[in-house]
Amino acid sequence: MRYSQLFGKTSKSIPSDADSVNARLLTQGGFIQKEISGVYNYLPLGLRVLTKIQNIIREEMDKIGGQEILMPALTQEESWVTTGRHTMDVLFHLKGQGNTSLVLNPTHEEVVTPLAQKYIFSYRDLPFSVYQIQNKFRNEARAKSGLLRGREFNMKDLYSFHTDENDLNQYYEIVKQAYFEIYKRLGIGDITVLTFASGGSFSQYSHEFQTLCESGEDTIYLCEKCQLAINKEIIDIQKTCPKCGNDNLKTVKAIEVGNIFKLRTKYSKSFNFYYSDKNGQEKIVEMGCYGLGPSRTMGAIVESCHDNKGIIWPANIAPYQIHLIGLDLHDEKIKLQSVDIYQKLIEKNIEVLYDDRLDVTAGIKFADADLIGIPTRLVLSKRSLENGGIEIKKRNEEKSEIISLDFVFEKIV
RNA sequence: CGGGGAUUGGCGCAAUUGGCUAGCGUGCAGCGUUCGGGACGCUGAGGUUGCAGGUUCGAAUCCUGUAUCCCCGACCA
Repeated sequence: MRYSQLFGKTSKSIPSDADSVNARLLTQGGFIQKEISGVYNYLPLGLRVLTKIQNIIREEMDKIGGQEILMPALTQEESWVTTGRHTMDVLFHLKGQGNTSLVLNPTHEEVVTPLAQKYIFSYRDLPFSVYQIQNKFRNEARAKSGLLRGREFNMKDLYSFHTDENDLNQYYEIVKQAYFEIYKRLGIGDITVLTFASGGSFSQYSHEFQTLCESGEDTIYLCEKCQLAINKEIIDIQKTCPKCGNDNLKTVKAIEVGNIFKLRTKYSKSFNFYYSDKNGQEKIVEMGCYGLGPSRTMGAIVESCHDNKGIIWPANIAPYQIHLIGLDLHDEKIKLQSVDIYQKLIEKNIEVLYDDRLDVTAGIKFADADLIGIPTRLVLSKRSLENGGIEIKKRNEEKSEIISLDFVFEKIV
């Protein structure tokens, strides 16, 4: 991609309404643009990052047998009345043709349970799991912190269905491991911990994944002896580790980036979702649900991975792998050489953003590269050529080096 | 949902107690000089000051209503 053609521009000034690091840097870098409070447009750079996060999640869900589907955001309110959750305060209500009552779904138990019920009748059909990656709607009383708490946000939600609790428990552990793998691949594995979840009606059956971060909304207690983490809300008073008894828990701030629940039979009961066992007896279906929000995770990654110049993307989710800067491009020879490198990178399927602008100074190009945060920066200029080739520098390192043009591709791959 | 602050060219801001043709920076367009860490000069385009009423000789400024954004809190399967 040529920078001169890219839709979305960087901005030197801080947006007046950016209330968090992720909102500020993502907006200034041209990744996202706010539409209304808690709702964002994704520009090409932002969509590339979001898509990469989604694809990593997708691969890990597929590995554990999740089958991808897509459910509608817009559905009848009726199912919500069935479960009694139609009074939920974050639910968006609207009217359709003929004055029908509709909702924009904030989560999909009310959709997936009746859907599964249309195909699942026997123990032979169980267990199975489906997931989707889709936008959710929650009418938050107060949207805030950029991508961290939105009114429309992207979510991966996996639902599993089982013959009995034991089978649910086994799958729950499999999903837990898949989540660890996802955070690892997203580049935040070492700062993301499993915690006993707060609140909710199934607290003893749920866990959260929390990314440690100063700007996080949640406070959790970390036991450094046994690596256990607990959300502040559930042990606010005793402050002792329920596993090893350690009473010296460390208090840290964190952002919730995933949440897994054993729903058990809460929803299958509401919808009368039964199956026939081996003996032809009717049994209730056990369910689990597992959420992981790509958009919120993207925000959390920016909160954790940045410096005073801009974003520092983990390589797996960076919008491009190489940020190629051409300087002295008025010199026709240098221009041709940089275009040549750009095209060779494309031929080798290396994602490259090529800053081909003729009318801006080197300083602007460097500042933009730091802001956008692509892992590897290449600079081709009169100076670099005089010094023997092209300069290579990692976004997260200070030093740079000159490498011969003949070796540049080996160095990158 | 309670309390507070804000809204002025694309973006960031200014405009004494109501008073000249609403300014500045940045960005944008053109010309020239620059050219490795957000260079400089000149020229130019771009605003019925969120919206709707009201007070006044005169409103960005005062009053009423309304919308939106942000903050604090409550809330957050």
